[in-house]
Amino acid sequence: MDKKKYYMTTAIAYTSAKPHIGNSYEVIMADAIARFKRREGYDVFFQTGTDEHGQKIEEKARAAGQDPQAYVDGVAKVVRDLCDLLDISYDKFMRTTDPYHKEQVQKIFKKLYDQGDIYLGAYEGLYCTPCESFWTQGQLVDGCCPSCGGPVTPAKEEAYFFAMSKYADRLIAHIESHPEFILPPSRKNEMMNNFLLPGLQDLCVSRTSFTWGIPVDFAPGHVVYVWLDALTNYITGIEFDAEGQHGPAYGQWWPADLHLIGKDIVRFHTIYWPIFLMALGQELPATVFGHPWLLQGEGKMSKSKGNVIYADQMVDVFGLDPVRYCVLREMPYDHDGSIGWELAVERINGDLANTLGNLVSRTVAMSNKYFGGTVRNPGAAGPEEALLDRELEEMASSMYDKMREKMDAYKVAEAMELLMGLFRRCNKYIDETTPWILAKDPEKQDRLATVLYHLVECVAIGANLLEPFMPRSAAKILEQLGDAPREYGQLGQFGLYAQGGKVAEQGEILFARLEREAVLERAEKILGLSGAEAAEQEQAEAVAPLAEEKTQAVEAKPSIPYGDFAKLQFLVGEILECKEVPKSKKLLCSQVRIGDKTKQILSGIKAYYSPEEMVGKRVMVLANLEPVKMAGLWSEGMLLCAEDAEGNLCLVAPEQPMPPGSVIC
RNA sequence: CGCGGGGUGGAGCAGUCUGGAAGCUCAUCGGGCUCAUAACCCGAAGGUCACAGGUUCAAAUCCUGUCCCCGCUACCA
Repeated sequence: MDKKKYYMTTAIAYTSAKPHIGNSYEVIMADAIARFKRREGYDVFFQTGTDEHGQKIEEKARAAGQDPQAYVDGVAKVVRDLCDLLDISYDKFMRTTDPYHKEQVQKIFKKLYDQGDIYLGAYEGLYCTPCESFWTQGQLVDGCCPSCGGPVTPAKEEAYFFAMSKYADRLIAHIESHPEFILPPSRKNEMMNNFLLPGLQDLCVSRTSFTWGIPVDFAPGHVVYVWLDALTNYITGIEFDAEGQHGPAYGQWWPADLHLIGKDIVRFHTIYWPIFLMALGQELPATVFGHPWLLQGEGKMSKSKGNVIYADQMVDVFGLDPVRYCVLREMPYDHDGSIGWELAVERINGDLANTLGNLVSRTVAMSNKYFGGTVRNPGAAGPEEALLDRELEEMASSMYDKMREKMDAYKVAEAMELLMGLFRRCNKYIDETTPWILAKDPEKQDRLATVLYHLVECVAIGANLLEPFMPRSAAKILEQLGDAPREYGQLGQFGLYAQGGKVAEQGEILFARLEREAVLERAEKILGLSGAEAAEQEQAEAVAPLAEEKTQAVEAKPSIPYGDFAKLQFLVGEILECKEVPKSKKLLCSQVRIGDKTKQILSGIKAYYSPEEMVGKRVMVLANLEPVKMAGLWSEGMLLCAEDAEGNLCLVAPEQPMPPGSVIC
């Protein structure tokens, strides 16, 4: 019989930094799904990997004094090692610096260009040479540069664009006729209302501002936009060929059954990616699931200074399976969950040690104590006892179906909760049947054996279902029970545990109870350590903190020559007017007088300053920053702010009110 | 009026589509048990289901309005 195939991917991790626990959540969830599917009998191909191009990486590499390739090699190894540490059962680890991938991306780009989906266009506008800025007609003041009042001339800079609008109708139709295409459903509305229905803009798919990317082979100086590069890993990883000469894997696996991604990149996966595929004449993936974020718990963890937790740190403290459990368990279906040391202790003590670990322990111990480890089922039960037995049997044998329903909907946390319910029920069953009382009555030995058989069998079924979430613990439980893994198709049958089977003589403690204080202390030490590492790298001298203020870890940047500094023009500016930007939550729009000129500057400080209190302030301005457009308005500089670890902002101002235009040097 | 989600006992959540006695896990208190990892089982206390109106025999659930939180978007230069 042919197995049904299941091709699933995670997003590939961006190699600009080590992934934290929130990033690791994605691969753990994917792994649980992959393992569940495999146990169900699917032929699963699970791909993950790293996204290794882009400006940010180029900069990071330079900052680290490394060649970009060497840099991404290093980070990719870290990412992969972390996956391995977490027991992620990926079938392929894909890297976008892979030669085959690069070659195919170039071919794809060329093909799309040849067939007219990608065209050479330009950022077009009116250029003011002294200000080095583009302006649109509407921004001009009396036909002149709104910044300096000088003349402007038409100019353009070439770039490649993808004609998105061509495919928009087809995509809208697909989304509407395939409700499972974007999950959870709330994400679908977001995409439709924000991007598709208002009309899709053409996407700029090449860059000339940096070089660390896949070159557009027919256009020197251009590199392929990172998303076009990154998204195609889902097909190049399985031997897609732009010219149609696919390897066998492509026919076997494509289209993908699931792209598991974070909710922040739903747009790229549900709009650009399907349109790229349409343009390539390929089928679309069945489902894109935008999972919520795992955040770090706040408030209670006042002791910890660091605000980032890495999966490997948690594994150090708790062990692998407990971490997998906590991460999966804390994450609801469509809104963010949180994780923290204290919460993890609660979960591990309550669910893993008390409910599950202790259940296994008492089950094995009783089997040994009363029957020398031998398990048999005489089927002895009075009328009321039989009812009790049947109820338990039904719960265990229907568990797989119930969990499958949840897993098929990607409700992993709920599936695990169902399973914990079975273990809780078993503990209750022990109290209801009181084996220790039966044991004292020689005539009740058959009944006692029957009760223990029910326990062993239920735990065995549960352990099989636990495997996708906690593979190692599940294996240990089965080992203690003396049972072998079963096909999921068999889990509906109660009573497959062999008559006369033997449990292990001594049950190993599966999950030790944790002391809250000890864990917090340990956590503090770990976070302190990583803070110390950061401090070592730090070259800048520490500013003496005021009493009661927290010391912040500072990530040092490499030193720069004076010439670089001299390029920056810092001046004192006076804020003449300030308004809120209506379309924005964070922005204030200020008119800033700098010497004899006035610049319009947008700043993300609405939460900290009212427009009224801004007026009249003399502040530090970075005056020669390239103008950019935000929320429909141009910003021609930057008001410098100090930002603390919590992200609170405060304007930087000269200590005495110096005249606007004064040079800051 | 940019889009979307949320506000339910101390904490975290389900229930809302398909109105009909407010549920789960944890924490607290009381009891039981002793096979087990001071664990397990039972019971209790604790909520005017954000607020205000409306529909209905009946509203956490449907309608209208208000307040607050969060996410996305907007190149937070």
